[in-house]
Amino acid sequence: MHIFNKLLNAFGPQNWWPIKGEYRQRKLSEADRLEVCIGAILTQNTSWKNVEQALDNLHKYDLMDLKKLASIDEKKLANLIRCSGYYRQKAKKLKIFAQCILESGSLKDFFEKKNLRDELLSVWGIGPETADSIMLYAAEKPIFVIDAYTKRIMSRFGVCKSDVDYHVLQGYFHKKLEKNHKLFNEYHALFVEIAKRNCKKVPECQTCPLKKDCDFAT
DNA sequence: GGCCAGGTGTAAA
DNA sequence: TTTACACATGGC
Repeated sequence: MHIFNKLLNAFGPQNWWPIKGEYRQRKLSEADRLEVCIGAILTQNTSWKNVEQALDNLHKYDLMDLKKLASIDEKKLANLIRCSGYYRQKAKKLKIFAQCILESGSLKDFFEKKNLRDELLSVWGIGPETADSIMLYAAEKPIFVIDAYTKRIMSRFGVCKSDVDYHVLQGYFHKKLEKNHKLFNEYHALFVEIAKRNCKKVPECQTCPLKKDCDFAT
């Protein structure tokens, strides 16, 4: 059995971004997509728990809106997202992002651009992981997101070193997997889940084809 | 009190 | 091209 199915059987669907638990039930709205983009920036090197409160604040002050984000005072914005850490930098990033999207018209227009990934990477504050998170979870393009968890897990499986180059590991997934954004979404979430647990507790892991190369059970 | 969390930009070697 | 460092709060 493919390791993806093993993980899926063991942990069940994770229902990650955009809206927990609702992902399969409806098409994403523009507001959903914007929230994903904002979350992707706020969660840079920060636990999701810290980000949730910041997102709540943005909702509370009706700031889940490109024009409002683009025009709000940067210090006010920083204060509202303080709990997500690096708050001065992230306030600046959110404003630059919003202004940049507005130059294209709407999020929808921006997502239709030819070289979307390069466009995203050219925005100050958006690096490979944030760009790919936006591509996969907001624009629903089949791009595999590599993060600290993914690197850790794959290095424990013996596929790569823990400091593997982002695009090298991404290339590995793109080569091995069918290019399907729902699969990439779920797969990445499952990896994070397994990284947070002790692999020994998962019966399926005992027959995992990668087990002999995996020191995760020790 | 120390370490880490769904990274990125900048500067210097 | 690689490495070091700043950015910053909250949870355990």
